[in-house]
This record gives sequence, C-alpha cells and structure tokens, in this order.
Amino acid sequence: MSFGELRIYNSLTRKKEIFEPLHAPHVGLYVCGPTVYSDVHLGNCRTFTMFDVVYRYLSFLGYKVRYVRNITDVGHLVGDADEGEDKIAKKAKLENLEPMEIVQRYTNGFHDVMKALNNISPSIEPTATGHIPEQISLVERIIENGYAYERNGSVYFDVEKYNQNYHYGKLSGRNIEEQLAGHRTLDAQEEKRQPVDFAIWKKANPEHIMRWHSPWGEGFPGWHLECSVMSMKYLGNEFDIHGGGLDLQFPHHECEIAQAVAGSGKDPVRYWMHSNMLTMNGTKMSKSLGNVIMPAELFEGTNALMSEAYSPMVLRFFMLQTHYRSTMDISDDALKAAKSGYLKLINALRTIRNMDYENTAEDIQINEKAVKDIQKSIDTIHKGLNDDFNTAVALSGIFNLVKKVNTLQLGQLLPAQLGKETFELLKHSLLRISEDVLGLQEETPNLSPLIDVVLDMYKQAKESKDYDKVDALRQEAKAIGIVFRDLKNGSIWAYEE
RNA sequence: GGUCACGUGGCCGAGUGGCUAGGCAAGGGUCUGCAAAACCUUUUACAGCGGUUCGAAUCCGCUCGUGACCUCCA
Repeated sequence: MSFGELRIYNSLTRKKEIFEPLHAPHVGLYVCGPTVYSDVHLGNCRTFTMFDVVYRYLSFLGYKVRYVRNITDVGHLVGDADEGEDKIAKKAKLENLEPMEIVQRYTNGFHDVMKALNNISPSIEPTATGHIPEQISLVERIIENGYAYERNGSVYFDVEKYNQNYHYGKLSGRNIEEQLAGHRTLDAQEEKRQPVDFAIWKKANPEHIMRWHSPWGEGFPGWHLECSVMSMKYLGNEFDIHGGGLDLQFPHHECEIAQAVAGSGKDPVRYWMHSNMLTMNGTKMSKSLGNVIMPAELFEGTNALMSEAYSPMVLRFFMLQTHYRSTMDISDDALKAAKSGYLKLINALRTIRNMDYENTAEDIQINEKAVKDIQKSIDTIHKGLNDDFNTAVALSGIFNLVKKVNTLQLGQLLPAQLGKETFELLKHSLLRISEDVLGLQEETPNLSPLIDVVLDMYKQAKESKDYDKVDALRQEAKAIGIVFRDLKNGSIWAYEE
C-alpha cells in the first residue's frame, strides 16, 4: 500500500521538501534531549511527543529508523556565559549530592514521564559525559583546522574566521557581520576574540565539580559540542533529520552546524526540524521564566490553574490537535475539551476493535456514499501526515471515521453495506493510525470506586445472610485479583496476595 | 533596537487564491422507562484599512495587536 510522498518543512531552507532518506530504508533521526538538572515540564513534553510521532510515522511508512536522543548530563552554564555555574553542579551543591545522583534522579523522572505519554524509547540514548573523549577529539580537530583557539585552558570557536569560509547563521537567518559590528566594546577580562565566539572547551574553576582531563588542562566540554559529537558518532557524518525545540535553533543548532563543518568540512544534517513552543497565557513556558506546569501536577490534578486532573493521554491528544510548528496555548478549558474528544475517540476504538465484518443478509446494497466518505477520510489522514506531520488534519479525518464507527454501532449502517474491503480498511486505518502512529491508547481506569460499589453489594449480602451471593461476589472479585476480607469492624477489599 | 512568526466563529485549533477541517460548547430533532452516549441538524469566522485578481480569510502594502529568538531553555 502506498501512502504518498512525505514532505518535511526544513528549517534550513524554510520550505517543505520531499523527504528522501540518504540510505533508504534506513533513516537517521537525532533529537536534542533534556538537560537533566530538574524535572521536565509540559513544554519539554510537547517537543519529545512531537518527535515521537515523527519516529512512529517514519516507522509506519516502513523506514528502519535509528532514533538517537541524548541526555545532557553536563549542565549548560547558568547566568552570564563565562562566570556562570554548571546547572547540574549547582544543583548538586545545593542538595549536597553527587552530580551523577542529580543526573540519575532526573533522568529517571524523564523516562517515567515519557513512558506515561506513551513515547517510544529512542534506539540510542547517549549521554554527554559518556562521550568526553570524542568531544575532546572534535575540539582538537577544530583547532587543527584553524577554527578555534585556546586561551587560559579554555577553547573558543572562532566565529569570524569560520564565517569567512562558511555561513554562520544560515540556519537561524542571522547576519553575523551585523552582530560583529554591533558589539565592538569588548570587556577587558574577556578571553574571547569576539563576543559571538563560543566555548567548545571550558577550563574548570577550582570549585567546579564536574571536570575532565584534556590537552588544555582540567575542564569540561562546551555547551553545544555533545550533540555534534553524538549525532555524528551514531548516525554518521551525514544523516537525515535533526530535531529539537525552536528555542534551540539559535545558538545551539547553529553552533552544532559550525562545529561539525569546522571539524569535518561538511554539514551533517539534511533536514532540520523545529517544534514550536508551548505557551501559557500566550507566553512561552520555560524554566527560567518559572511559568511551568509539571506533568505530575497535571496528571494528579494538583496544579492551581487546572480544575481537574488530566491524564497523560489527554495531554498527548491535546498536543496532537495542534500542528507542531504552531505555538500552542495550554489552558484548563482547552484540556477539558481535549479530554472529551479523547474519550470519544477511545470509545470508538473499543467499538471497532470488537466489531467484525459479517454479511448475513443476501440482498444488501453497498452504501456508496458511506464508502466514499470513509475513503476520503482515510485519504485526509494520510495527506495530513504526509504534509509535514500535520496531526491536526489527521485527527480531523479520524473523527470523521469515528462518526462512521458510531453509526455502525447504532446499526444505522451495517458492515455489509460497506463491503468487506472498506470495512477492514476502516478498522485497520482507525486503529493503526490512532494507536501506532499517533500513540493514543486506552488508559486503564482507576477501578477503586467501582470495587467500592461491589464491596457495598458484598456487605449488604452479608447483612442479609445471602451467602450464595456473598460467595459469588467473592469468586468474581478473586478472578480479577481482588479479595474481600471480613475484619472485626467491617469488611474491606484488598489485592489478593 | 535587529531578525522572524502570528492575529480564524463562544473556546481550542487546521487550512491557505474559487471546493463542509476537526474537537469542545450552545440551540433544535431522532432514539430512550428516565438519563447518558450516539446519530441528524442549526447558529456564530477569517484583526483593521488599502491594493492585485473574474474571484482573497488565503497574495502584496500599510496600521494596530501578540509572541519568539538575539543570554540558559524543548
């Protein structure tokens, strides 16, 4: 089955381009992961969920995707670039922990959230600290090629030099000459030749906890180096897709390009993808602004702005309703609407999963309009996904199919009126796109309130000495691993041990 | 200040030169013991002002408004 051509908006060319992998059917996908010095917030979740859909859809199309998403466990610097502290080291000092304890704690938390959101684990999840030798080696190559210089144990990337031969700013659309001209006043203590230069290796101050030996003394790798090194190590000197949040476009990704080009002479990335920001009341959600909502707060309903708890799948559905290149604003009302929509979809998925094609009557006519509607909706879904992963359009097609499923359930439309082929296509498309591509799945409900109801029935049966019913209830409950226990002061239910 | 986005109906959000996006909410109807759900149906649009065009929400210009990046950020 052919699904048509996939087109991806490439930030580098600012155009949608037909996706052609370098080495089909293999696809290399690199996504900038989190810096693990604190819990991920909903904005982070949006980006990772979005690229999860990219990964899922590419896989659905039959590509063999190597999906690499790093863990940044050397903190970027806090505050003013040169005098700042490493975020992870700072947090470690603050909480009197080993930096790697901080890293482990928040990595675990990140994985838990990803799992709750049904994001598939990447093929490789490399860490920055696990690739120090490779980073040192890239620094050496950049120096050899004349695009970096050492000062007092730190190594800086020479942006002006690089820009003479290449184009620094090609990804973010910046004009470096203007930036150079606009910042002529250099600080006296400034080690850099130009303010636009950036550190690729940084000398560790005596109090700096995270430090490694290098040809330039004890230090730690620069802010953008890890992604350059790890993407090329695992995906090659040229690979297909590099993604991340829009706020990483500059300087992070611009610097990545510069480092790679300065090291190897070649820009490794063919398609750059950037997902837009999640906002609250129109303002970007970010750690530094403090206007963040944590996933746990949302899932548990403890956030002050939310009237109720919203499950991970509701959040995922909510995110998929917006195209990834648009900003999306989160609010209680919007999540409430998403919850209703999500449940409507899930109910339809349950319905169609349990429905089989049957044709008992002989004189049933094919309902041409229904068949055409279904084909059109499925077409919409694939067109949407192919058009730069437009999940919002795909969902519109899905909901048109949901309507058909509900009509089938009511018996207003019979499977036989669709014909076997269309019925199976409807069933298969709806389930596979919703579950495999969009990653929306049924969540196991909390059954406690329901068990309480049964417990009440049990208590009543006991009281009226209806022991047949008591035994029956016990047996039914036991079948799902629940037992009723008669204590002196009443009956309770518990998980069978 | 520089660069770049965006402004769609009650809300959220696609689309982008002529063809019903979708979800939520609201009104009416069908069904139902009553509900709920579902199905059918209706209402409310493209910030403002100009321009291009047979035709613009969609292209161009201006105005107003909002945001992002330029410093760590997904």
